[in-house]
Amino acid sequence: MIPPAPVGTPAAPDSDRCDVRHADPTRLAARRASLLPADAVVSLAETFKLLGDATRVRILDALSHGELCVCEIAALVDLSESAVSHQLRLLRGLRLVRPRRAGRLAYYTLDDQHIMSLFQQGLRHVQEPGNVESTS
Amino acid sequence: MIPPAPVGTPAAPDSDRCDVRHADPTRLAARRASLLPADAVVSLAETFKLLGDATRVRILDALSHGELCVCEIAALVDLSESAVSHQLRLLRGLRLVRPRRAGRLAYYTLDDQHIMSLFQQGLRHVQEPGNVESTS
DNA sequence: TGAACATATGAGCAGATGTTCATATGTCAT
DNA sequence: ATGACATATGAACATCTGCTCATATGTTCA
Repeated sequence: MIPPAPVGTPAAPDSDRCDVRHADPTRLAARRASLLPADAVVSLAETFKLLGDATRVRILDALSHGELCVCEIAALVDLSESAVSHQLRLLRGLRLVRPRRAGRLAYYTLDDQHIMSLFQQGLRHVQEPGNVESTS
Repeated sequence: MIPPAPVGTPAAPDSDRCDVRHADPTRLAARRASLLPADAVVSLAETFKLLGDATRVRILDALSHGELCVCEIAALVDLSESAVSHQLRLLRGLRLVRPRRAGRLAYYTLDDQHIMSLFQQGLRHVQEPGNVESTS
């Protein structure tokens, strides 16, 4: 994994790199202590990653006004029912949606109200002046 | 792109699919009208996608306590400065961070306070009982 | 000026992601 | 039971992503 030690590097015993030169280590140590724990970071990233796809955003947005069955969602987001089902599986995995079976239909609902707050907050960022593609 | 029209489908004139059968079209039409506009969906997804990576979450988290130069960030997230620089470029692209040059150093700051609200909100979801991997 | 340094960026590559296709499971109507 | 239907899922495949390596740009100091 590790490439053949770069020539001319006389065994630096520090795990860090440039901070030992121009920054004071104490500052970094303090910063390091206030970082989010690793598992929180991973969970957070997993959640955001799931929201980071236009198809899934559309699905969640569609569900925000009430439950829908799979084929209704497929019609609304204009995608195959198979593709939608795959995405719903992912969303189910992180408990963002919840199914309710009614005969052969499966109605899905948002399972967490936080998600809509997240959307609102996200839209607020997007609509911030200057944060859109069409920056003049 | 479109596969050879499925045999036995007698020219359905509807753009939808199964809703014309078991759901009333009016309901779907209403839903369709209340969907987010396409560009909002895309912007939203782009933003969340950027937040959907553990490395970038760590970078933003590190910056949440104040500005840091590239090599300090690299030290904190334990990654090469090149990798960090690449990620910072993406974050800059969506105006999530902003650089300040000081000689040969580049200090980065969070450029949008909404981001931290997004993190808080996201953490609230993650910490929801039952939304963690360690579900008993 | 030239060497060391901090950062930026392009190419390349391994691994992840999202869709389609085929097929499986379970439900309803006949 | 049988066929039509709604959904779920696995495999395959093209695309995207994030890292590393090499290299370019711009700064500081001698």
